[in-house]
Amino acid sequence: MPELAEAEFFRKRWHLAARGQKITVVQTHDRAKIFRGTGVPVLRRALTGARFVGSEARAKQMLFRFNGGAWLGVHLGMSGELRAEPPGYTPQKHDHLVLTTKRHALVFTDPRMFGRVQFHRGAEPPSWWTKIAPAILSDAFTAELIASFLRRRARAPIKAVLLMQERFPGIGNWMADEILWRAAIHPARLAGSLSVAETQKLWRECRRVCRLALDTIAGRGDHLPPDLNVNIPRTWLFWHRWAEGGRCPKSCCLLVREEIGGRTTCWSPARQKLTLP
DNA sequence: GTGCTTGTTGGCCA
DNA sequence: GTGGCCAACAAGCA
Repeated sequence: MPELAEAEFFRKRWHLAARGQKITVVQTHDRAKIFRGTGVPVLRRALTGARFVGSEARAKQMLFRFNGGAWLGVHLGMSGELRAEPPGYTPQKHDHLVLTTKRHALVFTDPRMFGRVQFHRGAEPPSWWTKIAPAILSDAFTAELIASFLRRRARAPIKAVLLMQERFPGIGNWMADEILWRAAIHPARLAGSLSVAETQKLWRECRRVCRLALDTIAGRGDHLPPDLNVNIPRTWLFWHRWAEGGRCPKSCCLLVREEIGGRTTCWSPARQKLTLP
């Protein structure tokens, strides 16, 4: 599930529950693959008694900051979720990390275990965090940057290129399809074949979809929607892409699903043409 | 049983 | 060295 906006949703969920609170108990599934490359005993010792002082989401990742220079990084992989449960919560089978405060149990759960928890100690955030590519909504994400990236990846389908985190941090399968649908670009088009106007449109829709997804999924300011997706308008491709017999919300034609760039891809044949007329 | 799944990585090959 | 493709990872669901 988790792409850019979902990561922000889950970050906020922990943040609103735990800011300023002290962690009293740390529970872990020590042998979970989730902790690969991370010393679980070190993490437990450092977080027990630490105060939650801040957090940030970038791309599909989150960074939680605790006093005393302790940093907890979370990537939700394919099936990860963060929840805030009552303090007496009993960890379930797929709950790999539970941080308990006086008011809540912060739960990281992930059945498929493609997610990842990392720990860092130091005055500055860790390099695996700072090396994440410039955000799509930042000033550094320019149309020229995208144009030159598309030239470098000229022989790859544009759908596959949009999934490259080194340039499109936070874009996942559904957001990539949503962007291409709005930009009216067929997902199988080779990146190098896009016109200047199409590249510009792609860049603009990248930013627009990120902004809209963040606002509707994660909410603005301190507001957090009751659940993911509840505010997503029916006019987005999102709701129709998996449905059997799903129709394009703009053209009403039947949507097509096919594997492109190694991922199931959905598009509207009426809007997104492989060859120009 | 089969065939999917909103992600990432490493190995292979041109 | 660079870029593109694909299997593998693991569990649940229809």
